[in-house]
Amino acid sequence: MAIIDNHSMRQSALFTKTRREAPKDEVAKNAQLLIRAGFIHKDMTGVYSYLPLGLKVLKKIEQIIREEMNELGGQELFLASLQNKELWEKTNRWDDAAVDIWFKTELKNGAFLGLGMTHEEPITNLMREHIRSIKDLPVAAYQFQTKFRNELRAKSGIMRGREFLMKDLYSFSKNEQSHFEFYEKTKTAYTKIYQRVGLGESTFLTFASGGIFAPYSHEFQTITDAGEDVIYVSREKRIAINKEVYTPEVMKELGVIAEELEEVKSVEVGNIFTLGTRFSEPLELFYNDEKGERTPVFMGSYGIGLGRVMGTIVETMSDEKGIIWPAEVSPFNIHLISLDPKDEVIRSTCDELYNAFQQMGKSVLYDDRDLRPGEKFNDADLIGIPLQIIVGSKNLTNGMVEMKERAKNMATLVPKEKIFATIA
RNA sequence: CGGAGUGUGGUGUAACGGUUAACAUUCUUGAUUUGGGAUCAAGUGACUCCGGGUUCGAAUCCCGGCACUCCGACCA
Repeated sequence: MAIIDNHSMRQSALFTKTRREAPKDEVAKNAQLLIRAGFIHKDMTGVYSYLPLGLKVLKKIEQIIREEMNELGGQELFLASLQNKELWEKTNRWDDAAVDIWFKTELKNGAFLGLGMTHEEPITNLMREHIRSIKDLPVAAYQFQTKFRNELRAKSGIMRGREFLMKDLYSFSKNEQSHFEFYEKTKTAYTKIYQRVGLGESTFLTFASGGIFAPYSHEFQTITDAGEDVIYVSREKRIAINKEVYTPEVMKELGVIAEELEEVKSVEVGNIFTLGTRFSEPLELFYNDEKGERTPVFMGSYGIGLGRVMGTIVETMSDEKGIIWPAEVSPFNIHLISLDPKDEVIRSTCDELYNAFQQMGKSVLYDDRDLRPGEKFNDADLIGIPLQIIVGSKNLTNGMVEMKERAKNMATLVPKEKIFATIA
C-alpha cells in the first residue's frame, strides 16, 4: 500500500480525456480543473472518484504525510469503516442529536452500524488490549482511511465531500506533559508536510478553540478565497487566529495586536487537537502508573484531509490555462511532448529521452499521440506537470530540445545531450 | 435543515404551446495539415431527469418526486 508509484507512461495509453469545458454544475475551481484535466470524476454531490492522474497526486500527498508521520514515530494501521454503535453510545456520540453527520446502516438482524466519520472510539477501544502499563506509553498510531460524513451541504468540489480520504493520527500519552511534548512535535511535522506539498507559503498555524483539556487546538489554514473559514493572520509572525476565538484576550496571550492582523478567508487543511481523557475514561483505556495506580491515558488526535489538500493546491496554484502542480505532488516529474510522432528522428529522440529520464529515476508522461501541437500544448498546460520537455523538428534540426517550466511562460532551448544534466 | 435557481446527445448551449428537437464541440471514417484545440467531407450519438395533469398538440404550462448548483444555518 505504501509503494510510491513512479511509473512512466505513454499518453496514448492514458484512458482519461481532457475536455475544453467544465460541467455546468461544477462551480468550484478545483473540481472544474481536475475534471477538465481528467484527474477526478464526480459521482454525485460530495462524492468524487479518483482517476489515474488524480490518484497519483493523492498517493504523492499520502506518501509525504506518511514519511512525516513515521518520522514522528507514528505507526501505520488500518481501522475498519464499519463501526460499533455500543462504542459510540459510551461516549455519547451515537445519537443524532449529538452528532448529526452519521451515515448509519442496518444489519440483516436489525442491529445498527455506523460508517466511520472519525476513529477515536474504535482506536481507543482497540488500544485497551495493548496499553496496560506505563511502559507501553507513549504510542502514536495513524491511518489513511475513507471517512463518511453526512454533510448537510457538501460543496467546494473535493474540498468538502461526504466521502473523503483522511490521515488521522492518535497519540496516547501517560500524562498531560508527555502529551504536549508530542503535540509540539506534530506542529513541526505538519509544517513540513505543507511545505513539501507546496502550500508552505500560504499556510499558517492557526489558534482555535481547544476544548476542555487545552487552551487551544491548532489548525493549519491555507489562505484562499475558496475557503470557508475566516482567520486573522500575521504573515510576519506566521501565525493566525481563527475568527471563532478572535478576542482581545487571545491576542494578548499570543502577543499580537489587531493592527498587525489581516482578515482573510482560508481553508483548514489540517488540525491537531488535545483530546485529554475525553475518550479514554468512558471507554476505559487505563494504564497502571509507577505506583500501580489505574490512570486514564491522555490522548490527542491529528487530522489531514488529503482531498482537501489536493483541492487547495489546485485552488492556489493554477492559471487560466490549467493546473500548476508543485514538484513533489505532480503526477509525473516530466511531461515529454513529441510534436510529430510520425517523424522518425523526433520519434527516436523522444523514445531515447523517455528511457533515459526513467533511468534517472524520473517519472515521465510521454505525449506520443498523433495530434496537432496546439492540442498537446493545451493538454499539457491543463494537466500541469511542472516541467515540459518539447521535441519538435524546428529545434531538433539544430540539436536542441525545449525545456519549459509550467509555472513560467518562458521556454529555454537546451542542447539535446545536455538535457539530462540540466534537469538532474 | 430554511431560502433561491437549474434539469435538452458524452460536454457546452438553442428551440413563440405547433414539421423529423437545432448549433458547437467530442467521437468514427477519409482528405489535407503539423510550434498553441487549423481546414474540408461524410457519419454515430436524445423517448428533452422521472411520474402525473392541462391541451387537438408539451422540451415549453401546472402538480408531485428526484438530481444538481448557489446563499444561509450546521461542521466531532
